[in-house]
Amino acid sequence: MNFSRLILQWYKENKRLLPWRETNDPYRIWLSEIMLQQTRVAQGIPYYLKFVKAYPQVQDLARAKEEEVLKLWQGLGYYSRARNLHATAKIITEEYNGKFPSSYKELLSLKGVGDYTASAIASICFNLPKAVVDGNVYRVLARYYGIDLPINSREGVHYFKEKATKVMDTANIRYYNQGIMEFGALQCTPQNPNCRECPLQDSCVAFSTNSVGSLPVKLKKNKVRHRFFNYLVPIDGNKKTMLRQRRGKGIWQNLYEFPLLETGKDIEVGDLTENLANYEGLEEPSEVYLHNEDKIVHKLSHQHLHTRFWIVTPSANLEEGIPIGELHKYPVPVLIADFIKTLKI
DNA sequence: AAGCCGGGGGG
DNA sequence: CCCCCAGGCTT
Repeated sequence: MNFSRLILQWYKENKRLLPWRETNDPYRIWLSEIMLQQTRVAQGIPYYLKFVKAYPQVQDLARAKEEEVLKLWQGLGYYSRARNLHATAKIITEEYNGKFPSSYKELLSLKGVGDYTASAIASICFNLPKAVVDGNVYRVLARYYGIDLPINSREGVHYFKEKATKVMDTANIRYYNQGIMEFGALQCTPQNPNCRECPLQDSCVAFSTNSVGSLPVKLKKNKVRHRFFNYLVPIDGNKKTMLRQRRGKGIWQNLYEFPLLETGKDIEVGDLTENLANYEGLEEPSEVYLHNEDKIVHKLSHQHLHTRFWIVTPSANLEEGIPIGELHKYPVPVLIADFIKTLKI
């Protein structure tokens, strides 16, 4: 049996029952594909269910406020996905009359939809012969065909896409694409792949050359940037506090946080009070104290955020304070959400 | 071509 | 501690 036949056969016997496998509705497939970008299936499932319930149709998502969408997305990370999701829902509703386009090219033009996602929707929903190439596919092809081109080099990306297109089963593309990804996720895993019981073992180059552990090849790793965050948490006499929305570039765009003083290194309380003049309403606080003696190090894939939360008692009650009990309504990064949990009302 | 963008799970 | 996850956008 050839490669695609083996994949299809394996998929038929081993596929998981997942919520988005009960439909070919482009809206739901699109929703699942955006959520699963750089995200494990297990982590995405509860979010998918939440979104389908809150927004059964693309028009429902288009009508929502971005803040509401971000709130539902909270904790899933890569928040540009949520912002693009919302923007695309509006485009589909207003310019495509609520109906997803059925061509690869039109799908690719949508915000947040790249080659992988356009191929996935085109093949799963419209049965178009477009090969998906995600992290699973890179790994499976690299091992099975013994390809040592770096998967994140220009040549590698091009070569793997061509190879994937060459070996795909166009007649069963819908199941073949899902099959090769499922095979990578469950059988041909990054660590400890189950080669002993693998139906592709006989024809797998990496297995026969004992190079499963060294494939796929990936170029370098990114360096971690260290940042020092000091959050100023006002709590006035009415138990009200203050949030700000992050704007511009960088992490957590459009999410909320407490007023932030970012510094080049850890600071003392004296350094902090010197800066309070720049924060409206916090100029002459009656008290400032450190909430967490032990610094919190919040780890992102490319940044470590060394974080301290300072409780600031303003000299006057806040003009437009937010009751602490209402903080849960705002979309915030996990770092902030975890802190809010520790606040006693 | 390289950097940036989250959070979580597993070894 | 490391790696990787149903990638895409920006520079």
